[in-house]
Amino acid sequence: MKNKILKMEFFNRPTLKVARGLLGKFLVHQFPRRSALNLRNSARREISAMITEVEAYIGLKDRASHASRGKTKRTEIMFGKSGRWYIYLVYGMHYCLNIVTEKENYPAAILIRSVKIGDKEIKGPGRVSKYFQINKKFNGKFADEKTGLWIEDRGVKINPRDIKRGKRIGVDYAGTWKDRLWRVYLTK
DNA sequence: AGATTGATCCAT
DNA sequence: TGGATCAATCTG
Repeated sequence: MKNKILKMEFFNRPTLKVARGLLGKFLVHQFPRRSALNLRNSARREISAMITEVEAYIGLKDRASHASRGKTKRTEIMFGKSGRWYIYLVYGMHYCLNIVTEKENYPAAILIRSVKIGDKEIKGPGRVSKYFQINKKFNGKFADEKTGLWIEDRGVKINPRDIKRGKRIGVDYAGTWKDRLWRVYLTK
């Protein structure tokens, strides 16, 4: 089957459904050609890996979500169109890569926490961003070929029995919202 | 367990 | 405008 880039319709749905759907899909970062001269011998460089763990952040009331403080310069992307990247620096060190979901004006996004390349798993959102060379320049851009960073279906079928869910990581400040089972991950 | 690190947000 | 906070990771 031909690799299929996920379009806005995929993300413009209930966030938990999208989150489960992202497991087994592939994150792809394709670098631009350096120059026309290099075209022949330089295959376009590409980093890709299968998504194995994500977390959902859903709505204004979710106190674990940045959007719970309302629309600000930083969070306005979460209120915008789905299928765009939401990227922020956390703890002054690590970039976190999120994809915006749901309809406009309903703030929601999914954090990509882990990916797998062959047998090697990259665990943790900071490590994922480092491996994929993510920085804030992608913030607010659509996840498509033009941006050079997207998610695609490579035909991997995921058995629902291989999906587990758990509490989100690092959100103990979020009151009762910390206990929502909005982290989903593959067990094999 | 403790250090690191800087953007963000809100109360002075 | 200052200071607490933070969707994490590394080292010991």
